[in-house]
Amino acid sequence: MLDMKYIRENFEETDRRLRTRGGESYLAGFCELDEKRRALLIECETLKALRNSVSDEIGRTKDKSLVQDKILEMREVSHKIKGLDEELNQVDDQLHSFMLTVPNLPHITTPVGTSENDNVLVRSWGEPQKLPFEAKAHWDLGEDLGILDFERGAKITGARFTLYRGAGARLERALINLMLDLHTDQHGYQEVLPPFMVNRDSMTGTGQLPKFEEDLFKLVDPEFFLIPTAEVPVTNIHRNEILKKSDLPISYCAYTPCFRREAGSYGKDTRGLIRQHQFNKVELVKFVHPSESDAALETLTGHAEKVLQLLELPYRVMALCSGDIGFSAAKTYDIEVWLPGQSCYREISSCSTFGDFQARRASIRFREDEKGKPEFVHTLNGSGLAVGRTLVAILENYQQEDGSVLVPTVLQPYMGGLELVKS
RNA sequence: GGAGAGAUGGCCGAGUAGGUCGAAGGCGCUCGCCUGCUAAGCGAGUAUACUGGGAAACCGGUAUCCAGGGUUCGAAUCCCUGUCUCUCCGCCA
Repeated sequence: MLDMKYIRENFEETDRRLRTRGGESYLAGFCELDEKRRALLIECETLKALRNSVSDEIGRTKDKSLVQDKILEMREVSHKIKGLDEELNQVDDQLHSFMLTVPNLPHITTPVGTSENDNVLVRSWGEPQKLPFEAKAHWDLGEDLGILDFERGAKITGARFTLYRGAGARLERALINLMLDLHTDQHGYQEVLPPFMVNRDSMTGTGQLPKFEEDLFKLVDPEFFLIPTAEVPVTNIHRNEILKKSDLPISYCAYTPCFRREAGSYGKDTRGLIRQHQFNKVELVKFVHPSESDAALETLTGHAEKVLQLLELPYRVMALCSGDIGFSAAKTYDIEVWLPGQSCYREISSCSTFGDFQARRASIRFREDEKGKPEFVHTLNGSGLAVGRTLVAILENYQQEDGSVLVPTVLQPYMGGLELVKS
């Protein structure tokens, strides 16, 4: 959520920066609603002040017969207050709902642009290798090796669900462990294992709700949502808390499955593991002092990159443009891994800073000093990495001409010493 | 699933025949004093949000004693609903 006071005082600038997300004005009607609310508030609170002082006087008067007229008068006032309160609540709700649908302001360093074509290459690592034979896509490799069973996944549940078997299942688990070990042992994150279902408040806190409910899997009774990313439960760990300055920065990493409806992506990536309704991810989440967030995005992105470097998978880092960043994000780096089977780079991690946008929604604050006013922290997160897509990258990059797949050296200890996956 | 108990400020914990309660007391914390050091002691302060005025320091108003509704001139206190927590029984990994 954006700071309403800031919008009020910097309307033109805010509106202009928001428009870089894609044309439309996100603030139409804000000023009217805001002014209406404050006018009602003043009227209502003035009456309440009157009622409070007169009621106080009534309370102090022992002989109630002396204040009968005041009681009657206050009965009127209370009636009026009730009406105003209702009206005020309505306007408040309207304004609040409105604010929840306004996206974050793009960071000043976020490139302005309208689509992914305007994303900016930041750096690349490793050489996209040319295999000396015709590269297979991972879905063929996986099926031929008997480690990915798409048909049975579909039978058990439906499209975009996959059954992993044998070395495939173990490879997924090995990757999860490698990532968690790296981030906890080398990068200073605390591992957490959060609930995989969350309530509406948590989803609202990080920005998935109210605008993107159709992207989520939902349980009806009780109303819970399956998490689309560990970002949601982990960021909400500190919802409605005031942290100590000395607590910051807080760094968590978490393995969770992620559940996404993928509504609107019919026909896209229908083969293989790229776009699943359920996939595994190791997520990095940081809560930092506002002055640290820009630097923290760089280091967090570096932590995600490190996984690919250890696995020796070529990748590039893209700065997303204003038209391509997510609703809650101020700035995002996508890490894209090279997939020889499809001769393209595919997103394997998305690292974002949210500034105080999520912190304001979820009320996550800290004090600069003991007596200071609470201020909002800045939140960041990034995939470190999407596990299924990492497995895809390994299959495609480490494939041999005979269809077997080498196990990256760093993963071998996690695979019981296995060096080659073959059928 | 059955039975019962509870939810008050950073924490503990008073407060239920409605008014002087934003809320006693204690702990913790901050500042000052005092004190060979430490400890103890003394004094002051110590919630949040919104909002009005002000350049600011600051001053004022409103709301908040789990949440939402109701009764009343007036609710932490009374009534209704919901949520959560705890204990016991049953069931279960």
